[in-house]
Amino acid sequence: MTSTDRQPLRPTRQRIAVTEALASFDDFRSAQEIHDLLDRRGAKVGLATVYRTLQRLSESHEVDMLRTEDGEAVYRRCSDTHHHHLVCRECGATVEIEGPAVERWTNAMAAEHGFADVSHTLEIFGTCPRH
Amino acid sequence: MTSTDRQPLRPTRQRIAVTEALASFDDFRSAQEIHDLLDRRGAKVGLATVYRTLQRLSESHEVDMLRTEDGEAVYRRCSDTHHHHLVCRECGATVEIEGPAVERWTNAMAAEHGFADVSHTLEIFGTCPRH
DNA sequence: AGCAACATGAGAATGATTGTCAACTCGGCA
DNA sequence: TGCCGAGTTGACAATCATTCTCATGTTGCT
Ligand SMILES: [Zn+2]
Ligand SMILES: [Zn+2]
Ligand SMILES: [Zn+2]
Ligand SMILES: [Zn+2]
Repeated sequence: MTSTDRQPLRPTRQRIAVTEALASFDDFRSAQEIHDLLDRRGAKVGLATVYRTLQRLSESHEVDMLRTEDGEAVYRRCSDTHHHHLVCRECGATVEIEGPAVERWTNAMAAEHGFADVSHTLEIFGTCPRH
Repeated sequence: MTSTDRQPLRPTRQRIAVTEALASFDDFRSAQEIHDLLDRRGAKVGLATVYRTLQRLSESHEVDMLRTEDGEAVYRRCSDTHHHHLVCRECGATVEIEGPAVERWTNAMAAEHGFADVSHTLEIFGTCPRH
């Protein structure tokens, strides 16, 4: 039980706009790209608010966040089950993938070395068929 | 076959110093921390050079690089075979792990979706037996 | 309505990383 | 040994994603 739990987010105009924006695309995008998207749509949301909202949403696992190979955080709406991603390095096209065997393997490895409270990150990068 | 191959690094004083520094610790450290370490040892190496050297070494897989939760790149010397890490979230203790099955799985997943030029990241975090 | 906690935004600040470029070093080779 | 072109370095500026500040606007609730 971590003590990092927070109050539920208030459904402000800005947060609704960010959530809607997230629903409108399928690839991983940076906070700035999402902010630009909102701008184009006419939704006036401050950049800092976009950052804050995405952060909170990813903390509560309502969106996926991962880091591109050059360290930039990118976000994408996600399903509610544990999964990983196959991401196109060129266009960001993403495929969610699951692998029970991998989950078992990571747990076994951790157990073998006596590690507890285990978590893991696994992302696959490549260039999709269109590139 | 990527075209990113480069000439072998010249064994300059600075590069030797960075390599020696890397040999002196076992956990993942940032470029700046390694630069500080060199400073304390009296090795005068510019920060930009430390960055450049670590970058080239990680490109050629002579050191491991991974990103901390907040996106900072950290480095560590490593064995020459492809592997992943089991990292203690409390003390940074690191265990290198290998898993042919996982390698096969990631390749299969990528192939199944027509992705080429594939790479992947996989790190396991937990608390080691001492914590 | 009225209050307190929460949320926002504009802009400044931070901080890791990269770019610039003139000076320096290395490895051949005559 | 001396010279040359390619590779390297370092001081510093520049980038650029992300965070901070804090005055002002909102929300949930009574
Ligand atoms: Zn693509
Ligand atoms: Zn998993
Ligand atoms: Zn530990
Ligand atoms: Zn692997």
